Formats: sequence, structure tokens, C-alpha cells
Amino acid sequence: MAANSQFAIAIHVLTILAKSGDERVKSDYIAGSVNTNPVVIRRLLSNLQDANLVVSQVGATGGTSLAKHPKDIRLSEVYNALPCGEIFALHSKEPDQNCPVGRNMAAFLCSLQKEIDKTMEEKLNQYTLRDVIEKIDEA
Amino acid sequence: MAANSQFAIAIHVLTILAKSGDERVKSDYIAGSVNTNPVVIRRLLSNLQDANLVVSQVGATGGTSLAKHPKDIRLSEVYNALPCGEIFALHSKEPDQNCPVGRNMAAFLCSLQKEIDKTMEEKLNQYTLRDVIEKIDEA
DNA sequence: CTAAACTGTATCAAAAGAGGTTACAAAAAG
DNA sequence: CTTTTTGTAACCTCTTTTGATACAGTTTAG
Repeated sequence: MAANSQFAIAIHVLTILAKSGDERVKSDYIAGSVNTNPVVIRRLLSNLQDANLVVSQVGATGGTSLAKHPKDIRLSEVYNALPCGEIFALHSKEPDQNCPVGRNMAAFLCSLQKEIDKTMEEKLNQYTLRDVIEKIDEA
Repeated sequence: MAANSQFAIAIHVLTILAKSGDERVKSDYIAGSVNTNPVVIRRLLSNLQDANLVVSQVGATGGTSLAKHPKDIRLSEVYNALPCGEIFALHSKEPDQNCPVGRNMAAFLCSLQKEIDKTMEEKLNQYTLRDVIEKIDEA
């Protein structure tokens, strides 16, 4: 259960919001579709809000709706809105600095990590939430 | 400590092996440079062996060396040799199948996952172990 | 043939992270 | 004021990764 599924759930949540248009959706409802706890959804929505992808309102008749059109929400934005880690982690303990390989490994891996991350971001940038909805609808 | 650093360590290990040429390197030595336990290294080497990237020999004077030239080892091979999971995980619990969004979400996410994985593989395919060594050496 | 030096694994413990749950403050609406 | 709902904190549990110990099996040297 320790694999980060936040991105997957975020896509799911945003799709539901998109389908609801301007109507505010309650975390309880979303949780039902995702099959999880409302708090898990609210935690996620909190991240999406920080990234200006959704807008929530508290209080009775409260709920959440998209902050912009599905066509203006790129999956790269969604990915970056979440506190997901990197594609691969660096060493947990620092390598031996007396070893020429160990000494220079961290810097290399870090730049490789950045490059891969950029590649992934470019890929996700190609898709918007509207594309997702189209795919879902045609299924 | 639960972030998968196997890819990072694999690059480190392979670099050491490359620098040692035909000489067999002991897991104890590698563990010293990586700053971890020899068993962790042997576990990793076991995966790399299954992928035909390294060759180990048991017994006294045993150890491990590369199975092919650094220029013939692509980082994509290294990545695929390891039991790393996907870039992002799917839902841990199945979404509500009565919801039109929930019902079609898994299939969509799965294909997106595959596409991202392919992109990542193409990127890693651009680099060989020799490229890594060059970068390390010029640092 | 025996001792020493390795690898290959099994097994267990420890640490960290993710997700689920409960609880409750704060806000909005009626 | 009561109800409804978000926003968060706190806590527990499950899973995964890493670290560590132990030991069987293999090879070399003497």
C-alpha cells in the first residue's frame, strides 16, 4: 500500500469535477467514486488548490469545482501540484567520499534525475484534462 | 528510508565494476564505496546478473565483473533489470464501478502509465554506462 | 583434504511512507 | 442556533525498503 497513487487519484478527482461543471462537488461524493475516505480526498484537493487547479468553498452547500477549463489544465500541472517524490531516489546514505566513484556519484545522479524529470514533464505537458475526458467518454 | 534507491545504487555499482575492468570485485568492497551492507549489494548484483549485465563467481577469489563493455550497457537495461515499480501507482482500491468515471479510470490510467514508461525508457536508452563514466571522470 | 574466502539466500528487525480513520475547529447557509 | 461541509491534526496500520545476521554451497590455496 506504500506506492504513491496520488497522481492517479488526482486525475480521477479532476475528471469528476470537470464533469460536474460549475456545480460544487462534495468530498464525500468524490470519495465514493474513488472508493476511499473523504479526508484522503480533501488532503489531495488541498494540494490541487495550492496549485490553483480547483476552488473549494467551506460551509453548508460547500464543495469543490475546477478553477479553470479542462482544456487549460495540463497533466504536468497536476503532477507538479503533488508532493510526489522523484522517479528514483538517491542513495539513502552518502557514498564513501574517499572513493573517486562514490565522491562524484551524487552529483551525476542528481543531474540525471533532473533530466528524467524534465522528460516526464514534457510528456505530461502534452495532455490536458480535456484529453482525459475524451478518452474516458469514448470508452 | 522507504524510497527506492536501487537504480541509483545500480549505476554506482556498475561504474565501479567498469573501472575495475576484468578484475573481479568483491561485494565487500562495493559496499564500502556505496556505504551499505554487502548483502544489499549482492541482492542487487543478483538482479543485474539475471539481466546479463554482470557475471559473478563464487568461492575464494570470487567476485563480480561486467558481462559486457560499458558502451554496450544502456541505462534502460539497468532500469529494467530492477524490480522497481511504475512511475506512479494506480488506485490501491478499485474505484466505484457504478460511477461512469470510476469505471473507466483504471484503463485510462494504465495506458497513460505505459506511455510514460515508454518515454522514460527511451530517455534512458540514450545513455550507456560509458557516458556515465565519462561524466564521472570529468568531474 | 582442509581451511579460508567468497557468493547466494533466507530470515528478521528497523525505519519510513502512504493511506485510512476519528475528531474537531471554522465557516457558511438557512 | 443548527446543520452541513471543508481544513487539518493526530494516530494507527500496512507495506516497502534497507540493514543485519546466519549459514549453506563453491572455489582456491596450501
